[in-house]
Amino acid sequence: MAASAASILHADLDAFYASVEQLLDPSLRGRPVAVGGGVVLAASYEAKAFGVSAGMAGWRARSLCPDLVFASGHFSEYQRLGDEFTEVMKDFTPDVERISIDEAFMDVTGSVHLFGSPEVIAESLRRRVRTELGLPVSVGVARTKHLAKVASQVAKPDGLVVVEPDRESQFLSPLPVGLIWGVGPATKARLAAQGVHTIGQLAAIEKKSLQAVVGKAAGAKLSDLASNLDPRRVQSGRRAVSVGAQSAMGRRPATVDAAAVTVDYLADRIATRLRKAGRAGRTISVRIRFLELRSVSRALTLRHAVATTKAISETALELIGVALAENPTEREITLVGLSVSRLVDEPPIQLVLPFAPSPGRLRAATAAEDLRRALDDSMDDLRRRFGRSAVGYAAVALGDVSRVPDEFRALAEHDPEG
DNA sequence: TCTGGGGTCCTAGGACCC
DNA sequence: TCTGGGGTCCTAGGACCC
Repeated sequence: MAASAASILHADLDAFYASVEQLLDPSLRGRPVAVGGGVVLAASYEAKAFGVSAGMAGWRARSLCPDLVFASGHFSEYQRLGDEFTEVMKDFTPDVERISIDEAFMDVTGSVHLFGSPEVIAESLRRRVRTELGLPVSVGVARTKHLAKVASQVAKPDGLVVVEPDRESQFLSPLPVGLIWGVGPATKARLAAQGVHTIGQLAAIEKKSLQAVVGKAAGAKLSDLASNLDPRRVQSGRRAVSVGAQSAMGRRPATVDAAAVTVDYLADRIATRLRKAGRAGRTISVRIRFLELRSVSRALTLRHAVATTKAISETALELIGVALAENPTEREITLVGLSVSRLVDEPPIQLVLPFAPSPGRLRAATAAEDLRRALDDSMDDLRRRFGRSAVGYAAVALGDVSRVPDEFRALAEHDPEG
């Protein structure tokens, strides 16, 4: 059940990475700025005015905006300011749900007697983020998460929009369907084919006929959102469902050997994060991208959850072998991705149980995993004390297989309590 | 000269069990 | 004597989000 008053806030830092660059280097203020190089990771509003947007190839952005300044990413500053942003919100309520580094929901139902109305809280939040962090932030205030999110998008840049409960339909009706969370290019095209362009038009359609167009679950969700039925609550401390990593590799021959160094690197990153979070996973998935963006995936669910680098990399390499054998006409690969899911919590200390009542092979396997775990734990410890590059598996330490800095990768991690 | 990296959720079909 | 239905788990692929 959603609260009956408009007490959910969605706060979204404006053009976050680009704004940080403008904060750090005053000469960039007022100028079109892009963060990234080969790909635009973020564009300042001055750059957006030229049509530059996140995800765009760098050469294309430059051609749209010849005066575009490319700023090298200050990744650790993004992390720090993103964390501080969350801390400011937590000064108003513990009920904060972080969506990404620059975006979060908060439910201030229990805070109004301390800090004033939701609108007043939103104004205080914006003021504090501006003065203490030096960053512009847009905030939407509404009765549901969906409405608050749409409101913050409408408020951009650097604005505040409050949707009162009696104005919800009026507010949503003229807006394009693309503003709805979950409507991307594919859904938008299907809706457009039905002559549906605004949320008002969407709300007028029967749920059943909508489901026929976009599928059962998506249709039901879309229908509810368009009609202001959104039962989702703000959830602080959500746990990750999967942990993964991927790496674009240029063009490599489609062989297990060519992928092995990258797989070791990715497995090391994933396993380290799992152990740090005290978690382990049963399902190992791999994704391979071939030329022309065709990609395939393979997955295997193990009997026991694992969190060691070796267990993940070995399984991943076997799966890659299968995937390559089943796609013999593909001669080159351009990306390898790994992911571990079906996560479980792990006790902080793993006990080796020599008399565990398991059949021979299984016992041998778990004993081997225990040994690997002991090795990984001591490696984690060395890295904590002497730095990440101090020690590692040979292949991982040798090859500089990643073209993206680890600090950047970390920005996108969704582990709220990681 | 083709777009990086880390995530969530849904669907369809098969295996297997009752 | 070959056919019903439901549930769970798993895999592969796709859409979407930041």
